Amino acid sequence: MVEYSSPNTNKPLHLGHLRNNFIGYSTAEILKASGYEVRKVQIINDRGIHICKSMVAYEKYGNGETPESANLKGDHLIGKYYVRFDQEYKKEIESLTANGTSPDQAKKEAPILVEAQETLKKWEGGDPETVGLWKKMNGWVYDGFNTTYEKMGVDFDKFYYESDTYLLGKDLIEEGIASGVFYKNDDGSVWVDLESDGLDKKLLLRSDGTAVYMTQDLGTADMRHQDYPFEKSIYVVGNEQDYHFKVLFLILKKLGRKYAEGLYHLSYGMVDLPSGKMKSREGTVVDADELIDEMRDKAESKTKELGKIEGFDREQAQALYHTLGLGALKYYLLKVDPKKRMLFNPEESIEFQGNTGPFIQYTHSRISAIIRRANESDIPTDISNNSDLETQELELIRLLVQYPEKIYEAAENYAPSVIAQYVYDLAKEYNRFYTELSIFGDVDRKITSLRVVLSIQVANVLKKGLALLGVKAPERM
RNA sequence: GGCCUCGUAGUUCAAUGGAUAGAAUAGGAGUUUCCUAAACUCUAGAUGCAGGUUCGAUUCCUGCCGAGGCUACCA
Repeated sequence: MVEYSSPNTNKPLHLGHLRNNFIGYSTAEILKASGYEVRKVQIINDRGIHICKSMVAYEKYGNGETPESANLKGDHLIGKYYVRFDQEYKKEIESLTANGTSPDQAKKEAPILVEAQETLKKWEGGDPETVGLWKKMNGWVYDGFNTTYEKMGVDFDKFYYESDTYLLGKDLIEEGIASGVFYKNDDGSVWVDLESDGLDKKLLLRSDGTAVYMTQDLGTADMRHQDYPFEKSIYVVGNEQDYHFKVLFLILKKLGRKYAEGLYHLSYGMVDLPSGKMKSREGTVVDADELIDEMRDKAESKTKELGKIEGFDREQAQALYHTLGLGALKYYLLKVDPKKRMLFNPEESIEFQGNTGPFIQYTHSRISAIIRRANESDIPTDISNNSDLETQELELIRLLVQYPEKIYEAAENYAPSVIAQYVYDLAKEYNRFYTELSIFGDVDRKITSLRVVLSIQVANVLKKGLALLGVKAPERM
């Protein structure tokens, strides 16, 4: 099981989510290719104080606006109100502190925050009006997300929602207390002491009896294992949660869950901007939809400039621009080791030349032209009698046979970057071969056959390798 | 403060203890009567600092310097 994406429903997806989604999707594909039966799931964070913040801001300032009336994708509309909340909140804190309230107190007492907390209580109490608004707003967000997922080319077998799972895990608390793994404080709160494992004490149940994030994740893990009795379960979640997952897995082991051995946190680094970290509340994010559209446009202008797609109708051309723009973006985010933090410079990051998605796609297109020509001229594919191979041919064969072990390596390490590096090396080597040796030119027919067969094999592996990254390989570009 | 990551050409990335530390990009010089020049060739350029382990260290260990993260009865 691979869990990835798992967004909050209070703002649109951004560059960080793109990295998450691409890593998750690709890892799932790589595991499939290495023989696993894979389920892709996500757990949507659709409840909590942050959601209530958007709801409050919408009620106060929304004037009944809808995605249609605002001509905005639903997720962007909600994101607007989330930002608005933060602006108002800051204003209130300022005026409170100006009137002599201490900053700490002001942060707690700002009326708009209090209102959000009340909204959360109403939601938890099942207040029909609050729940109705929540459903309506989340529905808009899901519509927006679905559009983005489709654009990104990712999919899921099952969606989990925190509004369904946030009460889970309490049974596990009882179980843990009974077996002595957890203990209860005088105030009624429940803790686990992991100090003997080099970690801290961790709260699992508040003194008022309500669950926390960890409790919920414990319960969700059990539930998912019942839904799909997995051998391995991969959580694709950012590295700021390293500690959380360390604790989660350890607790599950202590509770004697056998499946805990197969749990893995695929921890990936943040995507930084030259200006530093992205902060959605402050609006300093690279929006996923905008970025994809920008890349598409860039692919369009580049393609038109080169003028190589004569005969394409409008639909084919549009599909190609999307394939190329998205290919550039995916490859860019996947070629880096997932564990590492990476820098995204909007001005110059994503190119179509050099070690890029389009370079590999271009190589595939080049080979496709060769294959078309070979089919027309009826080149035999019998290559049994070749003996003296050129170094460029040997080098290609050497790379081709590595493909299976690269899949294995990528699967072992949950590292799509292994595949990305490999297809790049193969494409680069093929381009050398292509430039330095003639396929149809002044050569023996047997040699032509050999080189055509080699080309076909390279095209196959490039196409399959790119597919593992979620990147399409066009036949012309 | 404690814990966890990470420091490699100007820049963005490679390199599971092994040979001369690879690419791309930016810079310089070239390649198109010939299969797609989104390509190819040549050139110059890097392991934060100080120790240690080892026949051998970008990789393992220690210290320092620098960057980021975690350290909520938030999720």
